[in-house]
Amino acid sequence: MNHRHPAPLDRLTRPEQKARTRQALLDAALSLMEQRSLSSIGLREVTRAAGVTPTAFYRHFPDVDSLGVALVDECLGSLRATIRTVRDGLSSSDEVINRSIGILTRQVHDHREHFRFIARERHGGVPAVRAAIAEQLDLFAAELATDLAGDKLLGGPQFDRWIATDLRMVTSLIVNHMVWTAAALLDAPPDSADAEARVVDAASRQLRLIVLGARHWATED
Amino acid sequence: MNHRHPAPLDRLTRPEQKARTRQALLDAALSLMEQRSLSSIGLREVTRAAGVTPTAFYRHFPDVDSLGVALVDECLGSLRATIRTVRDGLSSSDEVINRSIGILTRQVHDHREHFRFIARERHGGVPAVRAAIAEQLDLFAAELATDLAGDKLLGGPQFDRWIATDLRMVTSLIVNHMVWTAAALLDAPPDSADAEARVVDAASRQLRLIVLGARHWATED
DNA sequence: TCACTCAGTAAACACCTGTCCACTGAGATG
DNA sequence: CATCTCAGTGGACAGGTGTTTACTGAGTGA
Repeated sequence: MNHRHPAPLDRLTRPEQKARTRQALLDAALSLMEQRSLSSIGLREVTRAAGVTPTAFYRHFPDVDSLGVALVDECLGSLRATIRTVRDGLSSSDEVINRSIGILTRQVHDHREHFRFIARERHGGVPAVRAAIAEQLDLFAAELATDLAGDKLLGGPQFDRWIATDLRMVTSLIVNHMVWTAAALLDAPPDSADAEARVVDAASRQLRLIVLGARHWATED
Repeated sequence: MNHRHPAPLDRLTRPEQKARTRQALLDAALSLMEQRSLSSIGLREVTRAAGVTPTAFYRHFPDVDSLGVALVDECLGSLRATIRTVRDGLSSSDEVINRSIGILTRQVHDHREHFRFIARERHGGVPAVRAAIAEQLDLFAAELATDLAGDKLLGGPQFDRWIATDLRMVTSLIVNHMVWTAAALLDAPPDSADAEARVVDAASRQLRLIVLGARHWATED
């Protein structure tokens, strides 16, 4: 037996409880941001939606902007992990493109609020949040670049012979296209499956066009 | 001679004066939005920066959101006119791509606040503003499509033989790339010409890759 | 068991917000 | 000239804001 207090049954341990209300604050802010932007939501508003006192907020974040930075980590950090695991399971084929868009669509459906937040605050009014998002997206582009150089994907273009700047050029284009596609999916009315299908179709064609351009890139210059 | 009052010399006519303060409100809001987002700036804040009474605001707009919609028209409406005149003066050549990026860079320098506003509010917290921006960007894509189909530009791809949906697919990609490039230029520090040069270089390559993909598009499918 | 830590509470603070109201006075009209 | 219009004024209203200060009381460790 452990001489510490045994695992609590219905009562929560202290760091557990703290993490719980912290998460409640994050969730509350995220749901408030479905309609409005981060810099317009107030500290009191968040705490009210989370069911705690305004002053309790300061136990977790110094201000709302810092909460925003934490939200970026939650949203894009988890997404990055997901993508990494998914990408490892993919075979190299031309269908990777359609599959990628499909996976993105599914992710947007499952984590609608997360993507809304990223799209909204990417160029939003809070510098710290903008910087955090830019940093994460840069990581996306960098990881995609190493994957492409390792010929894990897309088979067609010989990315391993590309110079680094060109590789980053195309991966950042792809990442930006991903973000834009997510935003387009969010703008499409959720009730109309037809509108969403058109967005998905257009996005697939665009991504295919990009890859097609990459396939013929080496022959130029 | 006109029996109406003659043209006022130093005194302003009434609709002139009204248009003047309206413009002051628009400018004030725009300059406030360099640091913050539309939904976070207050009515009083705008009027204070414009040098008028809070209640005077209602003579021009019912609320701040409506002012935002008017701002969209001011920003993208004028830009659309500018682009149209510029595009007519361009010869069809491969240098059109670099020239386009150059023109965009210049426009961003000259109307920094306008582009910031568009990038910030494109997916921002005000639905009416989002809709207005989406509408304008759609017009951009449509006009670019007709220009490409009329083989005014880019010479290479035979856009006149493309089906409409594929044409819009590629023009919307280009327009989105344009917006993203503008945002990247704004994020780059204004004092470092080197950082800006890198953004411009990457954007040019990306646009070239897109056109390259379009050039080989017809051979597929 | 007992003292301690610290997440969350409660009240009060000065300040800012959007909107209503009656009012003024310069430009327009006949 | 007298009259009307209406952009902009100034004050007041109720209500919300971020932050401070002193406090409570459940989880914790020796």
